[in-house]
Amino acid sequence: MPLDVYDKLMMLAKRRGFIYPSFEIYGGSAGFYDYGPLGSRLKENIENLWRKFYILKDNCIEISTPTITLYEVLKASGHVEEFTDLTVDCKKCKQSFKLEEIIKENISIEKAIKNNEITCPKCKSKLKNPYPVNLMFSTKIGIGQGRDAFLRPETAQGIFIDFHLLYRYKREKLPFGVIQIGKGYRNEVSPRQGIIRLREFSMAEAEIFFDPKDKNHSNFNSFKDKELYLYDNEKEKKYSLEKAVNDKIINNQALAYYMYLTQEFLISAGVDLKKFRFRKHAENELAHYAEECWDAELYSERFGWIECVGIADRSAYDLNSHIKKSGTDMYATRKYDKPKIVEIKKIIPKMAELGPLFKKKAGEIKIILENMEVKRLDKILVKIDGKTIEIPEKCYSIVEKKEKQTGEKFVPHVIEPSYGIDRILYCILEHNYIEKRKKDEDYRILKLNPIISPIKVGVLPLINDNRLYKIAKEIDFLLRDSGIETYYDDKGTIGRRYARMDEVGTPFCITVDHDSIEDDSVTIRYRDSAKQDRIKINEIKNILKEKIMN
RNA sequence: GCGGAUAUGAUCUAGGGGUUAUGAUAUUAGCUUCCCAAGCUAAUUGCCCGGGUUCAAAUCCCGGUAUCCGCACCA
Repeated sequence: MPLDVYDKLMMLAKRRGFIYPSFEIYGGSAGFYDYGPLGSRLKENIENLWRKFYILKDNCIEISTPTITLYEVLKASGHVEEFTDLTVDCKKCKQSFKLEEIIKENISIEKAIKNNEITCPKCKSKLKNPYPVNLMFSTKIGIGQGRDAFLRPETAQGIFIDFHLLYRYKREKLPFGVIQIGKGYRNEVSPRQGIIRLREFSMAEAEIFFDPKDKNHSNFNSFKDKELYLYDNEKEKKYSLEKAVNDKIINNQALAYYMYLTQEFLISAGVDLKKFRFRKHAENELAHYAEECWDAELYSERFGWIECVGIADRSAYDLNSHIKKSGTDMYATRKYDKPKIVEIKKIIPKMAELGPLFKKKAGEIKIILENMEVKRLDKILVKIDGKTIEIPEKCYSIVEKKEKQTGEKFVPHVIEPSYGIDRILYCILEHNYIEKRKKDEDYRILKLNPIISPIKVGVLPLINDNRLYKIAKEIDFLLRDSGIETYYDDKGTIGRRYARMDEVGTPFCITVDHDSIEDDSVTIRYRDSAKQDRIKINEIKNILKEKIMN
């Protein structure tokens, strides 16, 4: 079988220090890869380019929170329920089921397994060997009776649970965006696609907090005529931001704007526009927290369209959950022009009654009651852990009073662009991998955008001559000293050295020859065209800086 | 997780129950070389892991791991 691009690329990546399989000397483990010297630089360059888009262009703030996350956080966010389920396969119907959905009521999962009482809801045959689909890695904080925790499946929760602090930091004004770049962990059932599906992976996430009544974006008008590459599950089509929002293809300005920002980022990072598109999630595809979601997909020859960025409208889901579970005030305020005097009815919980009746859940119920709008005076219903409970009348009293209100409280909505850095990195490599024949030999070039190339310039003395070495080494030091990554190489023929640089995506080479001794000039050679120019040594730095920034 | 296939230096590969495991590429050192993987000389690196059969296993058998292809799962 001939090698495909993936094979060739992964071979190159391993040989030249981009990507290595992790733990290889002990047999390796699926879903883990090391970034080698060049891979680490490339990844960091991609992340820093991303920061430019979010911190500089969009004025977001960045935070950094632990990867080990307390059980309670992920319980509140819904991840505990959503990520751990016993699953069982029916060989006849070739379908999988979540165990808790198909066993009879009143029978515990343990009992059902023990007594072999699991039946397929379709064909009624007995099912065996349930296995847990637990996508979170669990751990404990502290020894002995430690607290339960998980390695985070996304960086987003770290941002949500700091919302009240960040809202104050931003002087209580919406909208604002918070970003975090870091590792996330998912114990994938079967990671078999190299760096595309990792168990430990890097993500860059932004959470933009909005007033739900105003999901417009201040940058929208500047870009409203720009075009987005959309795909409606049938065909690809270009829409301007404005038209997409007006035609309700995209729900709001903010979502459309962040899609545009994503598109721009990916293009500057070196993604091939022909292998790029946005696809809207169908209703049944949406994650448990999402209201609307667009994926930026990148095309790979082996894997087809890969979801590399998800831009989701998470509405108020997460903040609501954390308000409810933690009792923290995570509301934002919409100020009135003039303060209002209003008569309000408020529920005052009677804890003396609530406590004995509901025990552990009483605290949570108290918070819900206090924040409840009292409309009619019939029943007070509270939804907790998915069940609706009626609160008896003796547990609360209702008071009417006048209050001066300066504004109204609301839970902000969140738009979340979430980027899989490793997937993007792979696609960039694949999109920029060029293979040619040169003198009957395979010739490989990585046409990486200079801004993300791990090495910006190769510094090469043309031939074996100490005078040339000396000049080349001075240039090499000068460039590194001014922040340009270089690679000095004086071994072998010049052609071989150019080839080596081309293969790892170095966009420029500076070659020092005998004329350099006489007139302080060198050759600059361009990777993509193999063309050369003659430039002065004292111009190198500025010329390179300019070319790298473009 | 289930079924099938595969596993030899960094890469591609030949071979194969018994002395020193093949070739190419790459890499390193030297010679040569004034602009695109040239040439010459030398050097470096290997039978996936564990167990069994055998006087002897890289080779045969079993198990594990990884990779690939289906199925399932997942984003």
